[in-house]
Amino acid sequence: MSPLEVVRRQRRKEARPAELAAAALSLFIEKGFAATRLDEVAARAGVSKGTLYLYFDSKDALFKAVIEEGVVPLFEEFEAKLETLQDDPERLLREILQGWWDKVGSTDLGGICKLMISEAGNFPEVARYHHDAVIVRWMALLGRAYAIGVERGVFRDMDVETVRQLVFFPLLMQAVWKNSMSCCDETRSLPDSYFPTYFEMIFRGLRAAPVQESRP
Amino acid sequence: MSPLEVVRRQRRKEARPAELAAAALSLFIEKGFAATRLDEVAARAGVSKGTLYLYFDSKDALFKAVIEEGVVPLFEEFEAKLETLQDDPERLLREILQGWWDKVGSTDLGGICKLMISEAGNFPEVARYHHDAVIVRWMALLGRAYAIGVERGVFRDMDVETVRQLVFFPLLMQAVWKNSMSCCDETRSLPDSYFPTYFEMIFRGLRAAPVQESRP
DNA sequence: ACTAAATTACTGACCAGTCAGTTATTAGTG
DNA sequence: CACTAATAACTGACTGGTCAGTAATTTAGT
Repeated sequence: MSPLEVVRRQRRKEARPAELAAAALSLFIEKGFAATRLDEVAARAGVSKGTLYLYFDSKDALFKAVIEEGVVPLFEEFEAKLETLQDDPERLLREILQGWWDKVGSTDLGGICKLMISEAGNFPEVARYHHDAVIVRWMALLGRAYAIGVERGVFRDMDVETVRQLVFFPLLMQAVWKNSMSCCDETRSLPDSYFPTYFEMIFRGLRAAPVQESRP
Repeated sequence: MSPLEVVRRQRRKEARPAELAAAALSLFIEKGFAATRLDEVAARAGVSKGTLYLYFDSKDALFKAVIEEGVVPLFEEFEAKLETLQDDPERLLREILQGWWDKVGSTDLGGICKLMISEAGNFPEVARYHHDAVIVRWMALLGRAYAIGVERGVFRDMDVETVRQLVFFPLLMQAVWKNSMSCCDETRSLPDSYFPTYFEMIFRGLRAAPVQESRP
């Protein structure tokens, strides 16, 4: 019909792995790992299933690649903030959390969180890798930001593990929710007041000094 | 080998459905829905696969039954607290949250939370049912408890949706985590200080009046 | 003996993974 | 430059195993 046919076969060795991983990520997020067929992944990447197997040994290997390439490269940015914002612990913590939401939670990468939670039981080795390479590192970062605040007398001294869970879980759960329950809460977008209220609650709970509403 | 053989075939029409649902629940939690084979479910219930089909029409129907029977019957108890504890909003909210953890989050039922999050995308109708019958009802309960506190001047007046998420998500995420990442964090039990710190953080954020540490 | 509960053996769809064959690209030759 | 041989990327039909669901058969209980 169309005068110019879509090019059938292209040789683009360099681009394939990334395109396949991206296709796999979006499908894993949409349908889960088990329900995603490799024919679909290949089709979405504009390629045949055989080609997929030129670049990935197995479905499991594809899953692992999606996790690795998707999340790990983000840490430099977050960890850099630890150095530059030591003087204002509250702002440091705020920027780290907001940064996570902007770069991960609110993007496709948020889907990886839901994916790992769903599939961790079936892929212990991938889960372990993700745990060591991502979760531990992230929680250490949060804990460090909190500890700086405690050292400077800005935050109260409480159990670190508890604090970082209380601080982070509302954001994490938000990301997970968005990627699983969106069919029910029809695209319930966050209320505008979410982040202001979130930070106010958090910092009220953390601050050492009594709350001051007004400026001197 | 053993002198007394296990009874092979028993006719126990009454008990089968509950036993099968319980077996299915535990397996769904362990392995997820897709990875659970009906032969396993039947075996764990001490029965053959054919028997399973005498009581459930399909794997999907079994899934729905597990969700329905597992969670819904719990609400009477929680909602009763709303009546009896109106005079002390802080204690009311505390008891509701602690009650959820004791009866749901820390038990097998916590696994249902993880299961629904994992499978909601593949079972829109079950997800919708669960959303309407459980989530909405539960969130309304939390919102009501908070509103009572606001009416009495005990809590500050903030966005309800945000508040109940901030309050509940740390517990929910804890339950979800326990049922998916337990293979990595080898049975990381909650630190003793979790609940005291949790409630102190929460209520510091909610209270209208400045914090008072000591009694008169 | 009769019937309802339970089992066993079977079927067919589905899909991860394979491989023999096809086409694009590059290198070699005159 | 043109033409051919060699190689590397890509394709899609096929296979073998798995598992939801079914039908034929056996057994427990009355």
